[in-house]
Amino acid sequence: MRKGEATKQKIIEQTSGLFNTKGYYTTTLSDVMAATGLKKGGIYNHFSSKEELSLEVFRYNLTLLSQEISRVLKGAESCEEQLATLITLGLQVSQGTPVAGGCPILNAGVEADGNYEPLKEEARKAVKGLKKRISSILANGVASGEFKASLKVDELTDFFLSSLEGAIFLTKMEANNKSMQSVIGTLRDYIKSLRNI
Amino acid sequence: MRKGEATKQKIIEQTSGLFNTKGYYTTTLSDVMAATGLKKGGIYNHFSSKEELSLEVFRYNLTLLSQEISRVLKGAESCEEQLATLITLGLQVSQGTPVAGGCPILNAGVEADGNYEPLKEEARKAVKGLKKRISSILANGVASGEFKASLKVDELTDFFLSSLEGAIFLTKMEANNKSMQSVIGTLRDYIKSLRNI
DNA sequence: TTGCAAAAAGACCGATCGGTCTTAATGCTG
DNA sequence: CAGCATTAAGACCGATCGGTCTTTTTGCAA
Repeated sequence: MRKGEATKQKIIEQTSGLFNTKGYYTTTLSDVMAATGLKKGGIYNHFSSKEELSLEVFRYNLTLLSQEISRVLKGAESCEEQLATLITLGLQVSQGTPVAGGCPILNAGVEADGNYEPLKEEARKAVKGLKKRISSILANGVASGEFKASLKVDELTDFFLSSLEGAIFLTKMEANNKSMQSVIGTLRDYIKSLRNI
Repeated sequence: MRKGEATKQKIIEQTSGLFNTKGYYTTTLSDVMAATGLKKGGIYNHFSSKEELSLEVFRYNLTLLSQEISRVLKGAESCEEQLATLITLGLQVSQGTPVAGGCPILNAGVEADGNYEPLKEEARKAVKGLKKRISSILANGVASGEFKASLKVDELTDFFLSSLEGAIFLTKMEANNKSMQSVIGTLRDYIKSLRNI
């Protein structure tokens, strides 16, 4: 049983970037076989279906993202710094860190829409989680007096996340980081304007 | 030849929402047959491959979007109004107007990435086109003195488009328009701050 | 109305899909 | 090191994929 669990984890890790790049629905078992070096028997010994595998890979990619968020947030002190840190993370994500292919939530969410309800539901929950992290930073900033009391937390959370996900998408479309840099700059300035006097 | 052209156009129109909802790569010929009521012979008589059909459908959906943009922009006088109009269009798009499934550029761009290079190239060009429309509004506003001269046109264009596409994505993930409404409100306020005194 | 060309039908094709199952190899344990 | 359980291999399966081609139907024009 020991080796089995290790192999299962290895399959997930070795196909993490593959699913996020080529698509959770579109990636085939042949792709998985090529990426892992295993044959069907070795894969189906650990997963009951391709759908199960793709969902587990998505969850894995999500934890990679979540851990990265936690990691970078630790280095930030003020709420403004925390938000600036998240913005910078957007650039990292669009460049393939922590997972190749960009934001897994964006990729899975768009791809699953109208195609693959269980995955879309996972993406939905992930959006909720991201929003919670952002809104709690904003709420903390308001509570501590760092941000204006008039700041509308929920509204700003949506705006913040939209800008970042949109920038990640535009960066995916272009060969350079220009759009991302624009959003980073504009969003940083905007956040400054939220300071309490 | 007369009837042939009409049928071809009909196929494109009848599968417009299908491709944009289920995916340009993922939609199968069986889906197309079901949506049009035609059999394979009737479809391949007008298109040489599924790839060609999906590309033509994407271009069609793009012209629907482009025409809608032109239509709503006509009703706006000032540059600020034009931008506000575009923002509102984002809500329409996420609600399935002019094409079911949301923004075709977002859908095709994400789906085609790592999967379907010709379609990604089309999406790339579409992003370029959208940016041009937005930046020309901003540039006009600066030239006429309506907007601050210090306004950075290209940077703001990226920011504007990112926010909108991101909001369309978030709206796709949620059952309601809350995120879109947040972005509409925040972006409108932000645009007001661009006024020349 | 007849005849020809365009259009649509649908049988057919090989390839590949996800998935199963038997067999062989491997690894752990007594 | 013997034996059993886990793990991986790979042949095999039906379904479906995109695409082709022959046949039938349809529509237009002389």
